[in-house]
Amino acid sequence: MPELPEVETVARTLRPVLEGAVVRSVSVLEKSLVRHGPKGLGVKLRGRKLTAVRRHGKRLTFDFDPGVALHVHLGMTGSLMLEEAGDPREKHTHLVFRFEGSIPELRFVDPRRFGGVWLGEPSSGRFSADLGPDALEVGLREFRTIFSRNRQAKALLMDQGTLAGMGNIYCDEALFRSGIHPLTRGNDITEAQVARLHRTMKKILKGAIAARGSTIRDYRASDGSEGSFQFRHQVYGREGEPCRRCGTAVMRVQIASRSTHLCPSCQPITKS
DNA sequence: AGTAAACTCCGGAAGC
DNA sequence: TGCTTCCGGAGTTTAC
Repeated sequence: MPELPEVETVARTLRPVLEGAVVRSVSVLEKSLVRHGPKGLGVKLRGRKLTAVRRHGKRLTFDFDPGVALHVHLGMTGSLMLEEAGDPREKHTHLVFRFEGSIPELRFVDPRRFGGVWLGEPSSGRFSADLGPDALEVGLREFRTIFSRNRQAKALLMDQGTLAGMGNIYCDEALFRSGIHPLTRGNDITEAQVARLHRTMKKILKGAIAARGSTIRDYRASDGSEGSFQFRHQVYGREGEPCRRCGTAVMRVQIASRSTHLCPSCQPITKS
């Protein structure tokens, strides 16, 4: 669920509250969420100052004062909530971070446990080795290289190692608004269309960030607020409803093993 | 009751 | 042969 706009909203919510905070203690209630093993998480972080909250693609990174970073991946149903120490704990609360002073607790809640955290090296360069360029940062030249491959457009946008941050929702929205069928091969898309997709993708992501993301079911920002971009979806979740551009019924099909929404007349398959 | 769901990793088959 | 792409299963809980 949380894709780039939702993770960015979480980062923006946490930043003013947590930057500068010093860790008092960490509780690991569900060990399987700590990917490198739970041993040492508290020891490693206790007494350290959180200096920055960063995001790359769907990944959040907390930098701590001397040379430690904690990466967080929210998976499908993960959330990071700011709550007072006395507040009742939500079910599926797996990690609790406490800070010095009157700063609220940070709680990692994740019913499906697809998310996780792991310790890493502090900020090294613009992006980490296992992720492609961030979808908001990627330049047109780099984007063209990505789309020079003989692979379905849907798969190219969704592969985090190729391009980081796009998930099912924004992928379908970006392809619709660019008039590209998700099955079209990267190397069958014209230069002009690739440029259009690059422009459209960023515009959608920025619009979604401004709307604080899309709340379909579970997603909430760290202060509990919902997003509103779901009201502006053109195809996602609109199977059978008329296309807002031409009136044709929106279709839902499986592409790259993912449920995919498209308008068959606005998004023709092209082949060169 | 069965199935699908917004994610990622991984192994192996298939394609070029 | 070797690289790229494709597919399905696992991990987990909830809701329709």
